[in-house]
Amino acid sequence: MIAMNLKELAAHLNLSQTTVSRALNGYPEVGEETRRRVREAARRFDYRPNPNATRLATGKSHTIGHVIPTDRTLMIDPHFSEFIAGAGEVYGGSGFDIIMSVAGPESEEAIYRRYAKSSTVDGVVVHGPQVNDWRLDLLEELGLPFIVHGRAGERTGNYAWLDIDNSGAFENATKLLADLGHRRIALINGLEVMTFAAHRRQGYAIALQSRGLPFDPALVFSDAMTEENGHRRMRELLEYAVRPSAVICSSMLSASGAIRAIHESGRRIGEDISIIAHDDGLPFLRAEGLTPPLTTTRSSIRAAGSRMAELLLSMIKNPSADLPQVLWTADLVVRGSTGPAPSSHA
Amino acid sequence: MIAMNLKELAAHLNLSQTTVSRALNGYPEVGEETRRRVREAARRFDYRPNPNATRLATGKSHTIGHVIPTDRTLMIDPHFSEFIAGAGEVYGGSGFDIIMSVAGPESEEAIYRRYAKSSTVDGVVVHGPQVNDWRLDLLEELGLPFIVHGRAGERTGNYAWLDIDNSGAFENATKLLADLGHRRIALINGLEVMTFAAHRRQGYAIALQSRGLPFDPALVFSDAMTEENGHRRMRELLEYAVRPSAVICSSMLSASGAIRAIHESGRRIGEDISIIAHDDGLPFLRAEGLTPPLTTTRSSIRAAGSRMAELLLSMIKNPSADLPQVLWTADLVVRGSTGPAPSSHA
DNA sequence: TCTATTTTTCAAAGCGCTTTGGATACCGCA
DNA sequence: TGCGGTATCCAAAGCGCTTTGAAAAATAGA
Repeated sequence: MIAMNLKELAAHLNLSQTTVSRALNGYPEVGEETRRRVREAARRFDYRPNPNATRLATGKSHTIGHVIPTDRTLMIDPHFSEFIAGAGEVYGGSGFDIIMSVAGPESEEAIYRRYAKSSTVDGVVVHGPQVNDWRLDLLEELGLPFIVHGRAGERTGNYAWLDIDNSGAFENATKLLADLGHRRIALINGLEVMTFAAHRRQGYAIALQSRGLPFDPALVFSDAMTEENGHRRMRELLEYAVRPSAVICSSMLSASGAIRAIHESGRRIGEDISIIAHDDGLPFLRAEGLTPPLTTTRSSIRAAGSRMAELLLSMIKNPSADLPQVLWTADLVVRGSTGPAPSSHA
Repeated sequence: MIAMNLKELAAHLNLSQTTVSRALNGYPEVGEETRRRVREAARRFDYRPNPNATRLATGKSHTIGHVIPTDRTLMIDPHFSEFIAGAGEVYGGSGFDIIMSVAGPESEEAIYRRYAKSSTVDGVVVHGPQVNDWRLDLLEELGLPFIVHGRAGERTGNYAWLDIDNSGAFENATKLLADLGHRRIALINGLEVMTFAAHRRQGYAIALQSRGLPFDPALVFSDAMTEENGHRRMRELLEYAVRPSAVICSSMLSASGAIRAIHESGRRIGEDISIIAHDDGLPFLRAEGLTPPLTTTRSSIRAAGSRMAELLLSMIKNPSADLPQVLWTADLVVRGSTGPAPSSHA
């Protein structure tokens, strides 16, 4: 089953390659009847243009690049595949491919330069932006369309991004706890070089202030979001002379560890200790599946992947349009893991 | 910073494109001095051949395809990105790209056919093989080099694969427990349409038989490997009139849920209930990080990714060589979560 | 009826690389 | 001196597609 090419198809139809190509690509300068015939034949012979030839001729690669920083991979890891699953569906539907490069052997910067220079990709998605992220400047310099999943910190420039309102989400979560009477609320955050984590801390601080609660650095941790770190930090918190009665975790992973620590200490969730986690919608660790089900700030990372793919594709299609800047609010879903603060003499 | 192409580079050097191309690609028919000059100039101008042109001219894409079946994605999900992280490093080092297609809009079969027809990829990695997997036949028919992560069930054909000895691993795990005096050992397995899960069940059954223990279907579950399922199944087990005193989980995810259920029931791990999990080395959920640290059958999925990438690349380079068939044994790492069976009147 | 338009179609020139089939120059050796 | 070899290098033909610039055909305007 060797592939048929344009030339052969054109020969079969007694038409020129030009006409066939145009008919297939929807150009206006071709007769209706002819177009029909061409389409029909293409279908019958299952003709598909050789993408490499198309790429060479057009300079468009029909490919989106994703660079996985290998050092930070641990962080974005499980979230990353969820994101791709969402984005991938959109790309696939538009005939785009995803190419994935793992930084490490080749440096992240080198990869972007290669992308740009050899038009390997039409655009890239930037994952895990940090507060001060050089990648955005680089990509801008290279003229490569890009969209950031999240936001860079201070950056003033105009760039495309989709982010969730991390600050608002954690502000709401903190307020919920404060309003339940909790006075010592801990935050088991992700690494605060990442903007999302920095924003969450901000929201947390804002809420504390608005409720007249002190910001106690001893109650705030910033680590990679793993089960183990969640467990370790929760354990530390439980050993404090004056224990927090509530904790907010930046991910279901660290929450899972925190829950384990709470169990081990013989305390009950939602009664002795309240807990809220941010839920990205990881399918293998569902907040609803816990007992009690977890109160969460929720936003589907998969949906973000889909939406960002759409946005990037339209940026590529229409380069002169305004750069999209999308902020999603995260839902605060109250479930059983949050309850009134135990009486203070507990 | 527009890319310099072969023609320009050749002009600069007062050489023909032929010679420059050959010099760069290491062909013998070019003088040493000339080659040096060419290399030097290429470096100076940071020349990089346009991959699309190369692809078109050679028909080789320098790309490996990975198809993510969207329906099964939940399963391979967190493991998948680990795998890619490992494979990606190898690909990157050899100048190969990874392209990823999410099945869904386009069917899985259609994607493979497209891959083959338009030489989009030089080879593919098949993930999550099922006992009876049509993909292998398809790929063989299409003549696309492929390597399977795992094995198909009954398939007699000769194909490339890398798998771990799932049967042996679970046999060892079960024997360990039996030898500690456990008589009722449960298995919280993955979906047994997947070969890895079927093999694990086999190993479990073999061990039971060798130790003269009955195979009780009520002690064996087969579900997607999520935290929630692990929790649910463990809970069920704990409600049995005659409870199992030990359980083996097919993944750290389900183990995590099982542990939660054990905690909730007020039992102690390694004393009241022993637990062993299979550990793929997911960085966000480490067996060593639990308390007590988990006894596991361990094999790094990331290492598998790297090795399989190497194998596939060499298959592509040397298509006539024998197809690699690699079986890794999983380590049985004994830690604190396994202990002697509690006295039977417990 | 004949010219001016508009439609429809085509031949040919790239896109940037590899590769085939010669040239050309250089060497040793008879 | 002349000839077969060998070491270097090159012009040109693809790879399969898009796109430009024109021609041919069909339609309209007068």
